[in-house]
Amino acid sequence: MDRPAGRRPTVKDVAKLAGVSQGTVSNALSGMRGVDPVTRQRIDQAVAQLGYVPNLAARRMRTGMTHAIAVMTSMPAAVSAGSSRLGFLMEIAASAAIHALEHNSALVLVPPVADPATALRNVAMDGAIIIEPQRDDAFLSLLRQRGLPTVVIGQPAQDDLPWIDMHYSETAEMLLSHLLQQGSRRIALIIGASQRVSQGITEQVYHAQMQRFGLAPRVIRVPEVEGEEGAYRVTRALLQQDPGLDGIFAPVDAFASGVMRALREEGRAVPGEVRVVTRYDGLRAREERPALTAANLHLDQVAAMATRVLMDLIAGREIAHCTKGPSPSLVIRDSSAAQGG
Amino acid sequence: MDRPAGRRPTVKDVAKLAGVSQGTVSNALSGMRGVDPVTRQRIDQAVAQLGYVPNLAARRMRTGMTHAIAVMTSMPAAVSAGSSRLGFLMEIAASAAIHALEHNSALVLVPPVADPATALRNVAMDGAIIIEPQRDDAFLSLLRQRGLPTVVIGQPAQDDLPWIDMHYSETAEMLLSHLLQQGSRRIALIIGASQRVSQGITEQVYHAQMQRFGLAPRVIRVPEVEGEEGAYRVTRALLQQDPGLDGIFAPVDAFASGVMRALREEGRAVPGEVRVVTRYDGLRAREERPALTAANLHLDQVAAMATRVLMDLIAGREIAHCTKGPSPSLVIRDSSAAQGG
DNA sequence: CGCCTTGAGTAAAACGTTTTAAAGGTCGAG
DNA sequence: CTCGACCTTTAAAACGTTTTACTCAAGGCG
Repeated sequence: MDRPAGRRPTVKDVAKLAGVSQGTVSNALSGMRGVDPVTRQRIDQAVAQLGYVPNLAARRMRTGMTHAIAVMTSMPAAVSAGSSRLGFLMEIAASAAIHALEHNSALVLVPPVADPATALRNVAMDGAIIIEPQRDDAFLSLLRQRGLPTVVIGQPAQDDLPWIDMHYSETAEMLLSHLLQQGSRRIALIIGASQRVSQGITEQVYHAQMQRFGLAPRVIRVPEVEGEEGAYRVTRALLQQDPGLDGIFAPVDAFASGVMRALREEGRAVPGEVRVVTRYDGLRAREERPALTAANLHLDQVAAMATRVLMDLIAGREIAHCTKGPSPSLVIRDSSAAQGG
Repeated sequence: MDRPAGRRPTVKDVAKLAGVSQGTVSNALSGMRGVDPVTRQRIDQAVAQLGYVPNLAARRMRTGMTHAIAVMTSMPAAVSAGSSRLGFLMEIAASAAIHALEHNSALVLVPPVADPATALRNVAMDGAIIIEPQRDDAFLSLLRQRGLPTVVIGQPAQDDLPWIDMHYSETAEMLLSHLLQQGSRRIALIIGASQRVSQGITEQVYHAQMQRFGLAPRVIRVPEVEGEEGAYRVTRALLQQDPGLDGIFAPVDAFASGVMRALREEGRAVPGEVRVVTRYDGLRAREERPALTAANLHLDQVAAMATRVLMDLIAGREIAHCTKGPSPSLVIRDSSAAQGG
């Protein structure tokens, strides 16, 4: 592994040492064209001797393939980020990283930032996984503009992009049914104000359920950027306005944290007086006291599916327009137990 | 934004439309050399009209800069990965992604995999952040071999690499002092069997503390690959062998989970009979019942520092060989309260 | 006026691969 | 023996940037 002083060895060096042309070296290393076994061996030896490592940038430029995919979300930092509470994105990223690697691709992490345009400016990728985009999502329109293969986790608003179905309505039904079954009758829905498909569907399911049981619906919208604090404020107001409230469905986990704080400060027992459920079973749900009942969304499996579909898309293989993700499962915790406790 | 049918517009197209040479376009866009304001405007207009986006691969090949950094760890999956429990790596990755972006770089996530060599084969980067490498770390030697700038989070075993001090001994002292203060006198240390600096230091601190208080040390090593299960097994054996045990320090959180399960199955009350503390305050620590006392390691700040140092290193700026990270803070939870409950 | 400096621009080289077009050789069928 | 088919190999082109070396014009200064 003696390299020629300073410069990294290139294909040309290998070719010279092995006594063949550059093209043959290329074919021996990564090409599919046949190379005589004895020639190949000579090349392998030269590679080993020089410690040759292909220059990825050059290879990528020539082939047009980046061998990287990105994961991104436009969910504002107030609900998705903040040191240790950005579980959703990271759970998906972790799983996607592992599966991308199996397809010889790297995973680059695009954090939720104020300016998506400059964020994507320096990121090279063959395709992207975008998590729960909103209507007119900035990331999404950039991806579309660049013509990059994209897979949506959740459900696309209007686009015809391939997507992984996360079973929004099934999830909402499951959580609401649980509240009802535990005895809640005056149930409020505290939901984000942005135009996300998940929210529209959740709201729809909520109204249907309320109607079916002859209950009065109570929907409160909180701008996502206000995060926990916003939910805290509206919940305090809500409790004073409607003291008989006995159930809260706060799908956004950051909102659920705010809800719990409001309940504590208003002196309401959970689950004794008010039962609370949220959607994503992450750090926030588990750390609350009492811990929150939530849905296990099986994000690792969802991410694995998304990665596979994206790889198929990039490779030009046939793909299903919609892939059914795993069904969510209910994780019952203390925040919704029938009797206090 | 009318592109010339199929092909993505290049610098050449922009140059032709603006009536200048390629070099001038390059200078106008990213170069530092002066360009006449009126020419620049013509170029900007051409860029907008064509919807020109620079080909990153070509730029990277020419400049040799990848504008990407990687985060990796060789911690085996049994303790670091597994759907939602790979907090440590992901907390660092999330923070690093945000800070990397501020330096116009992407963050690529290299998950812990069986074969580091092929993992790194397809990842292009300007430098890497490596988390708590062990002696003869496979990732580390690959990075070294490629001559890539590297920053260590934790403490390097023998290398002269720049590193972020995570205050191993301070952390161990803090947690052990807490156990002692809460009344524990027969304290066991359950630690990984691998050659990690953190483990060596923790063990050292443990022995010193035990000696200072005239207590008998009890160190049990568990191979990291055995994860929770391994810790479970040794703890059950330990409890039968030494029924008077009243404290367990299990720095690896996966081990702590196993410890807790063993205590439950042996019918020991926590914290009544046995107090338990772990190091990393992640999902596992908070999800346990009772929740585990742990240390807040301020990983977001650690990652921010590591990213900054790495960027300095890549840019060839002067860097400190060792950067002090934030001091850990004790997070007291039910697993170590003086009286039960 | 002559000379040097500066600023703006250009044509061409360079980066390190993969791919293309062509060439040489071997082999089997006719 | 000839022709075509096939396999291996090669020289050169191509990918899209940035950088280099150079030209040209304008302006300052002796």
